[in-house]
Amino acid sequence: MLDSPAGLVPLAAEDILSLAERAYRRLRDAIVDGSLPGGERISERSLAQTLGISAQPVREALRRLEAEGMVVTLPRRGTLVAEFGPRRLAEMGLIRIALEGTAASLAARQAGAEDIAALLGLLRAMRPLLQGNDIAALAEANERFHGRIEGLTGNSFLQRSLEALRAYDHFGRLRALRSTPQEPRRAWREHAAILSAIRRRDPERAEARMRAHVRRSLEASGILDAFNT
Amino acid sequence: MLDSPAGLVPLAAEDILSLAERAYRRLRDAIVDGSLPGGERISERSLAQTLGISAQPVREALRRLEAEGMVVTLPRRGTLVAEFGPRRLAEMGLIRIALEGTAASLAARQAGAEDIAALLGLLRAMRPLLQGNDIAALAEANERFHGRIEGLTGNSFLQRSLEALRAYDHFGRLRALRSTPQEPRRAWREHAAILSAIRRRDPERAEARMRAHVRRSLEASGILDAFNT
DNA sequence: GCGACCGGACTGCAATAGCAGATTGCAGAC
DNA sequence: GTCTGCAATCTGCTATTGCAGTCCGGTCGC
Repeated sequence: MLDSPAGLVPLAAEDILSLAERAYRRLRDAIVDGSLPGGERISERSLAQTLGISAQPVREALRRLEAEGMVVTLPRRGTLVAEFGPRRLAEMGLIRIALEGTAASLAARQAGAEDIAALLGLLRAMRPLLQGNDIAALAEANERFHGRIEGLTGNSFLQRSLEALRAYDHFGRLRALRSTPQEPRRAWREHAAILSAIRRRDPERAEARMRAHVRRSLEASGILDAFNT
Repeated sequence: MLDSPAGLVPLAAEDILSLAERAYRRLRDAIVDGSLPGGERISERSLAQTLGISAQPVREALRRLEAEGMVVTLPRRGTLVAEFGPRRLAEMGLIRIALEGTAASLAARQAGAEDIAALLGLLRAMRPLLQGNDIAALAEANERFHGRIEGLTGNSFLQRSLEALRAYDHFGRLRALRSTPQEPRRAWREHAAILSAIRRRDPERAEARMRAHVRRSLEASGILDAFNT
């Protein structure tokens, strides 16, 4: 075997995304940020044309979006962007509370020492951000922390579901962090508490704390108002 | 409008399922019952041939199964049936506990009077089954009850996810009902308790009771043993 | 004028063909 | 015997074409 030249690292498979995957992300983002408003009719063919690809990957992306509730297609008639009002967003929020809780529980059950070290590192890295007010950086660090926890469950179904759910309140989260100046610190403390439960291998506590954290965060951004909780 | 001859009922949209949908169910069932064992390599082409359809719907079915964690595909290399040992089944069980709980919570929030009446009807219909020991009928009534609750959340994401999860422990549930003679009565009482919470529009209680019910049911069938709960 | 009808222009769905990575095995060089 | 490189043959992925429902607008019969 060749001894590999320094600085040459194996290619990540994530660099090359399929057209279907890229179409999916593009569409999801467009729906989330409102450039594809609810009720908008979209056809596989025309979409394919505007994206410069064939209809098949577009179709694949649409089916996936349909499974995630962002699009609804009436057979042989057309597919349109789903309308999700505050009610729908609140529903998705409740689902996210539940799934993030389960993720935390699983993480507490099967986290290795190095996983916990990595989480600690992420938590520490968030600390300096509390001083400034770079909301975008905070949000990203936030998502990285949650994403890491979900990742170490090793459950692809859970990960995929949560990724889809996150799209729903991506903007709500920014709002939450901005809403009150003490929100970032509060979130940080809650993250620390969750991590300590994971560290102690305490699934029940980790789940409860995660649920409380996500719920409170959603409430802070007003997403759960539709259920006047 | 023509007055329709007696016994002639409008066609249900479910009669005409797309090939992709049929392929999906076929494959899912085959995986669940073990005729497609874990690790088995499956190729779009050969599968299409054996099913007598083209590769496109097969591919669609596979992508969906992948999203549900029953299949894993390595890009440009192949796709194979996922191995899910007891651990994986237990994980899915935990997720199901969470989602069924959320479904019950949502149901309690937005159930109409007629929905509750329908649930009461289902519950009453299950009662005589407690006398006999037709396990299959009991299981079906069981699923109908749960399915109705999920249905009246009106959340397609939730419904679809739960349908996928149910496939995982379909057989485990039969085992649970058979395991102990008192299990069906116990399940019935728990169902009644859940329904009463929904009826009183008490989301928290409905969620808690549903979670406890599903958890206990999963424990009875040994699915959660992998986490020595 | 009014309603049934019919043809074109959509739609999602499926079939077919071909592309480019990935694997395997064999032939040849050393 | 071991390694290298090529080629056949897999794979998933994408493009193209065509099919069959569905909708819509004009037209014909009354």
